[in-house]
Formats: sequence, structure tokens, C-alpha cells
Amino acid sequence: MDTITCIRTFITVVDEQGISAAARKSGASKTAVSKTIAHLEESLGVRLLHRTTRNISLTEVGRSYYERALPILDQLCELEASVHVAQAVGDLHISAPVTFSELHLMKVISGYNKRYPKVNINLRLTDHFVDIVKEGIDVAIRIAELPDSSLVARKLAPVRIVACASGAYLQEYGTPKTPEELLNHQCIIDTNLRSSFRWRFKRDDEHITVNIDKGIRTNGSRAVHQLLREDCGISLCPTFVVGDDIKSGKLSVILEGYESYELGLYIVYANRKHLSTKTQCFIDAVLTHFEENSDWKM
Amino acid sequence: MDTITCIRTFITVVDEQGISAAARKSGASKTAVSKTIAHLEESLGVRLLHRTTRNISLTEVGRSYYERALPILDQLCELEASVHVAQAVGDLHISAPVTFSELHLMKVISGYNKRYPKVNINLRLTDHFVDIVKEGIDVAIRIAELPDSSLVARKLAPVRIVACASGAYLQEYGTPKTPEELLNHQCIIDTNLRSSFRWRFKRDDEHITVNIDKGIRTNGSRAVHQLLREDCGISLCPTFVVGDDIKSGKLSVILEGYESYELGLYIVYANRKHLSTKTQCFIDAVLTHFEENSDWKM
DNA sequence: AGGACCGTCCTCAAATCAGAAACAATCAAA
DNA sequence: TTTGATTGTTTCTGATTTGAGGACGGTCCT
Repeated sequence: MDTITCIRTFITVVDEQGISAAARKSGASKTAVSKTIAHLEESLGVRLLHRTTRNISLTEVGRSYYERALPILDQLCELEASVHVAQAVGDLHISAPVTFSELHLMKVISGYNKRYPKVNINLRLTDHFVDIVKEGIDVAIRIAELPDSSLVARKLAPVRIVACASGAYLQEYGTPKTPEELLNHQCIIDTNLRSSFRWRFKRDDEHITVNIDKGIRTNGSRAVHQLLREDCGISLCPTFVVGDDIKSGKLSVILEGYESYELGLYIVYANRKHLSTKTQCFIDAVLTHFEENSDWKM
Repeated sequence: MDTITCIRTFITVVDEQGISAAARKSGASKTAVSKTIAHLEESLGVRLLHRTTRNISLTEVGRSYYERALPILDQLCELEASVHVAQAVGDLHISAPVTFSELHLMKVISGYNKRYPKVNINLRLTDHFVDIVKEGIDVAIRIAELPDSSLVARKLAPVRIVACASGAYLQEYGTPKTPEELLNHQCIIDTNLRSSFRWRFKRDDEHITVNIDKGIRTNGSRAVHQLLREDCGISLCPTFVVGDDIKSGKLSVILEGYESYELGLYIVYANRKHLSTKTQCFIDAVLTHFEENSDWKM
């Protein structure tokens, strides 16, 4: 016998001042209501209702139980309702970086959409910084060195940015051995990167910065990627873009002894007491997906 | 499937970090635990746990549900425990007036004692005013005009105090028709009454007070009653003492056109948020008994 | 590779539940 | 007073649900 049903039934009986009345109200049979109350009383070992053959009245214990059970039941209902899958409705505003999302996020989005079709996904792709509170963003995917400390941020995967070029290019122009040698090469500059013209490297705790000021400039990682594949030069690229090509040998990582940028992929959301179910579910889908599915880590 | 059991099981699973572990802890079978969790998830329509074949981890929704369900469950347990009949143990201090209790309260006391044998009843009979808070009284029976306003008081029955005498006495000395005529009669004075020597009457909104200063004086209602039966004179008596004799004709009410004292029988207790179960049960027993059983009201 | 362990599925006996009808007690109206 | 309606409980039956044990696919540790 479900305890919550028992309590709820008891409360209905009290409110309706009668077992038959409660039965009519709740749609159950008199029998069921009567038995339910009896069961509740038995499990508590206390009489909650005085019965005459004609009507019922509250026991002292019953009155106290009623008053105290009511708010608890309310809390439980609220919890249940807020968690219930039916709550996964409405709009879900997501902010995410362009190229990364096109390459790796869409699988999560589509899976989420299939599972929670009542959620209107609003995916805003941008590589600019977005104030998620101001913009009304529920959840954001970010690539950054350190996440915004005023928000909840959970790391999904590391993001390495490596210097690379095609085999054909390297064969023609040679492979630089130190960052400084990059100055003598065709460089492709992704102006989306924070410090596009200052290429930073690190070796044995020594920081090396090279100012690249000539070469093709573009603001799209995909464009950079294409140029790399077309043997146009050397560029800094996130592994999640060039990973496949590196694995297949089409592109090669150079300056491997030097550590390049080490960024992180984060999922970020506002620090509220209770996230909505749709948001929680999305966070969960993302977490799960990138636990198993970040093969660009290499 | 009991909702509370479901939630409790879910919490155990989370705490023990595994279904098998939870099963061992709670003594149930793995099957039962697994099905219970599945049932809870289904009823909510949301996955609470991520499962691998090897272990489990919380979903975002699951984590939120866990955190919010925990305090609710605690409240429910506390409520259940405080109401449970097992709580009807320990001492119950009752204060009550002497004669009334001897005549009418003992049936309630004995019934209560049989039903809740683990409660140590401590019945203090006294006709003096008792500060129930200072004296550590759980519940008091009082006869008064108006109950103490700092306490919770519930009226059990009206208490009429009537002037009466035996038929033999009235035959010998005559029946007074007005209060003033009482001065020429043998009066029996109960010194327990608040204003023992000032007998008050009311007729048509006119208050009449007669100062009785001669006659037998005693401090026991039973003694007064005995003297009345022995034809010793006229006295003011509560109907709960002389009711039977009046019904049987042994004693007669005189000055019937005049209203005499109208007091109330009250059950009184401290105004706490939560009375203990034993106290509630006692209050209930008293209320119930005097609803059906105050035939002295007449 | 083998063994221990985990969570789930399957099956079947046992427990539980829902609802109809019968029942005793009470009230309201004729 | 009698009749009929209503109330809460009890009894009975069929239907549903539950839970334990074993089997199964999968994973971790050695």
C-alpha cells in the first residue's frame, strides 16, 4: 500500500469530511478509501479518525498528523512535479562556439532533441564571449583557459592547440624545429583566437612567444583547416579540428617538443538552487557524450 | 510499489554507491532494489542513475532529486515516529478536581490505561489551583467559570450548581421560594467553592446574592452530599454530584426559577506546537468520553 | 585468460489490491 | 413509526503486482 497514497487519501477524507465523499472526489471506491485509512492507522498504530456509522471526526493525533503531513506532502508534490519528465518542455537556450559545435556538438543536440522533443532548442553559435545571465542562456559550451568563476563550470575535456601543417608543405618548405623558425614560414592566422598574432609556446618552464605578423588571416577555424589541407602553410589549430587529419597522416604536428596552448572544454551554467529539468537533462547528455566521446584528446 | 520505499531505496543506492551494495545493506535482493529504482524512474519519467554494467552514477536530475528528497524523507520519518503509538510511553501527569474525578474521571483513566499500558499515569487530585506549567502537568481537568486564557482549554460539558435538599427536609421545614428565604433554613456550606458564603442567583438579569453565615461547613462535596441525603438542610451542589439523586427523586432542586452558578468543565493543556502522542491520546479519550457521557447535564 | 562482481531479465509462487455485494447503523422525511 | 437513503465496514473473488532465485551479458582485477 503506497504510503503517499495513504496520506493523500487521509487528507482528502479530512477535507471532504467523510469517506464516501472522499471516494467520490477521488474517483475511488468507498472500499478502497476505507481500507486505505485503516491501513494507514494500522501502520502508525494510532487511530486518526473517530468513526460513527454515520460520519467521521478527527482524533487529536489525527489532527496533528493532518497538519504536519500537509506541508510535507506539498513539498513532495513540488519535488515530483519539478523533476517529472513533463517538465522538460519550453525553450532551452544554448550558447556554443561555432566550429566546435559543428564538428562535435550536433550529435548531442540531435540525441537530446529526439529524447526530449518538447524542448525547443535555441542554439546560438558564436565565438564571442557571451554573458549567459544577460542573454538568457541556460547553458553554454565554452573553450577557455579557465572558466568564469561566477558560474558553475564543469570540464568536459582538455583542448590542445597544436602547430601543424600538411606533409606536402613541410616537404617543400622544411619543418621548423623551434618556434622562432616559424618567422620564415607561411603562417595561417586564425583571428578568432584570443592572441591570434602572438603564438605562445612553452618548453621546460620557459615561455616563448613568437609574433606572427604575415600570412593569411581568417576568422574561421574551418577555413584555416582547409588552407592547411591545401598545403598553404603552418597554423595553430585545436586538435578537435585537425585530429582526424593528424591521425590519418594528412596533417602533421610540428614543434612537438614544445607545449602549445592547453585550453579546456567546459559546460557552463548559472548557479541556481534548482536547475530546470530540461537544463539538467541537457547537461547530463553533454557530460555523458564527452565522457565517452572525446577522441580528439589524442 | 510504495513511493516512500522507492525514495528510501534510491537514497540507499546512492549512499552505498551501488545496487548490490544497497541490497546487502537493506537486506533485500538485488532484483528488488533494481526494480524499485526502475519503478521510481518510470514513475518520474526521468533517469536518475547512469548505469554501466559495473557501477552506477548519478544523473543531474538524480542528484537534484537526491538532495531535495533527503530532507523531505527526514521530515516524514520524524512525523511518523512522533505519531507512532510506540511514542505513547513515559509519564503522564494529570491534575484534576477531587470529587469530580472520583465520580466521573476514573472510567476514562482506566480505559486509557488499558489502551496505553506503557504510559505511567500520575493523577494528582486537588481542588486547589495548580500552575500546570510550573508543576509539570501535561493535562488538567478544571471546573471554572472561564478557563485560563494562557492555556488551551476545551469545554467538555457545562457544570450547573443547584440549590437542593432532600424531600424529607423540605417536608419538615418547607420549600424556600426566593433566595432570601434561605436565611431561615439550615444551610450546608461547601468551603471548597470559591465564594462559599455568598450564594449567588440570577433571575431575569437581576443578580441576587445571599450571605449565608450559619450552618454546617465542610470542605468536601461528598460530605455535603451525604449531609443532604441525611436531610440536614439545603446546599449548593454541582449536578455531577447530585444528579443521580435528583433523577431518582431522593433530592429535589429548589429555587428552580433562579439560575444558579453556571460553570464549565474544561480540559486544559499547555499551548505547545506539538503535544506528545500520549497527551493527545488522553485528551482524545476525555473528549470522546464526555461527549457521550455527561448525563449530569440534565 | 580466468574469476569475481555488477546490474538486468526471466519465471513462477505468493502477496496484495480493487471493486461488487452484503451488512449494520444512523438520519431524514413521510 | 416506517421507509428509504446514506455511511463506513466486512467479505469474497479475480486480477495485478511483488520479490526471490537463477541465468545472462558485460566489466574489472589479477
